[in-house]
Amino acid sequence: MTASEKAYYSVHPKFHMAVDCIIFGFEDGELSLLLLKRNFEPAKGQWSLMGGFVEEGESVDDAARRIVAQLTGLTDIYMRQVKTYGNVDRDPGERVISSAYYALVDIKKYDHTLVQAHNAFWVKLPEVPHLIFDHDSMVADALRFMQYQASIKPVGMNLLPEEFTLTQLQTLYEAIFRESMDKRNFRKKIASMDYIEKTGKIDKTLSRKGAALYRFNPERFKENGQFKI
Amino acid sequence: MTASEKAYYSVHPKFHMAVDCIIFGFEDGELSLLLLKRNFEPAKGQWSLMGGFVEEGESVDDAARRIVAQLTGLTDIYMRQVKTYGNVDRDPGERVISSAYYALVDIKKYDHTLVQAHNAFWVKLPEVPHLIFDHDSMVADALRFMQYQASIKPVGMNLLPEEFTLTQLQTLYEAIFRESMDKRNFRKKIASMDYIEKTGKIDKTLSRKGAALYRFNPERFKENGQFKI
DNA sequence: TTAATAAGTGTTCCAATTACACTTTTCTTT
DNA sequence: AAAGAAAAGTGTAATTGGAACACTTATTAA
Repeated sequence: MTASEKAYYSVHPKFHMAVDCIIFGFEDGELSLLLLKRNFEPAKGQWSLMGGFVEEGESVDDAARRIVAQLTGLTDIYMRQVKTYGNVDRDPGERVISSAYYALVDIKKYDHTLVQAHNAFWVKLPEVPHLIFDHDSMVADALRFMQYQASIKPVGMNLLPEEFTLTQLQTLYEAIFRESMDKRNFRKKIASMDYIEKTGKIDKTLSRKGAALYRFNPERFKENGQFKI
Repeated sequence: MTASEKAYYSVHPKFHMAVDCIIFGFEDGELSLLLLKRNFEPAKGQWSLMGGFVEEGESVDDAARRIVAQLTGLTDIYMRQVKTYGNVDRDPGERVISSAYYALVDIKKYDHTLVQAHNAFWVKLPEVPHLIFDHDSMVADALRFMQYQASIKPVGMNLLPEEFTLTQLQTLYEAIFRESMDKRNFRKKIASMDYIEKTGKIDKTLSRKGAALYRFNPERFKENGQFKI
């Protein structure tokens, strides 16, 4: 790099860069968020999203993955960037620019020890308390974006176990869109998606009759898949 | 701020923060982008988006507005954040994190002197050359996002003069979605939007018969407006 | 054996979208 | 003054996709 090139960058300020993660789970027919009841400064005692700073040599996407893994122990999680929040005073401590990411996790699979260590809790969406800084906006934006994504791409299944019943799948989408759906119409739609396939197994934990278990087949979807719900 | 709070921030690195702007215009039935043929380092001689660094005391949104104003002289422009690009090596000179914003401008109204001074040119979308760094991805993402926004909100009019004919409006949407539309169906749809109102004036520049001029009424839209195209 | 519980299954109706072609107005040219 | 050119403007029928709707089946527990 030449001297003039170096000057091109160095005359400009640098900023702390953070990520904040909106971690969605699904349980008892409701979406939940994994939130911290902060037992550390700043804003000790208040509720917040799980967040952290981007480190040297780490991409912002990688930072988001690291932050989710730190709290849940989970890697290979479905995550999407929501938006970057760059208001000067958004963090009252010092200037920090933050990118929000949402994550969809199977609520049965997280590392309980890590979550406890961070003093984190799953909170059902309707009961989410006021969060610090601009985290309320982040949650609102993430929810909206996730709903849109879930309506055009088969990403909702990331909130379910590998194998799921159609009843589970329907209650999931009812929770995502906060509206009840017609069972027959819903099943008709799913039946038209050949990438949601029967495993042949039957789940008898929820009904005497037993319900067929399905699984999402990503290869089949990549080939010719359409999704709209 | 206490010492421990200060430490909370200061152990973490800081980064250059930039914005890059995808500036859309509309002319001759085609979308265009305002691009720089760089006559300065780095990447002198190559094509790029208009960009710049976020400065101290300036929000990221404000930086984006400033950058667009610097090039076009235009303020109060419709702009939306697209996405933040945070790969470590995205700028080969030094690490820079960049938020992309798209802007919709009336291509008749920009400041020609400023544009010339920056060696910038309007390039029709199908003829956009390869751009530096990850700017090609930024353009692709911005176009997709803009198309989505334009399909659910009446933002396309930002690319037209205050007053426009229905033929202009239709060719605009045909350019945005890269598909031809049926004239009668299109006009039927627009007629159902009472916030797109006749001005009473007639434009005779494009036809012997003359075409009615319309205008977007934002107040009417706010009240009860629905938009879907 | 029967009572309880969730799983599973088709058809009709309605609304929204799509397809489709000619007339009108005005100016220019001859 | 008549004819031709060019874009503006206008309505209906057909199709499609989405919405509404209720009973039967399988199984286990009482």
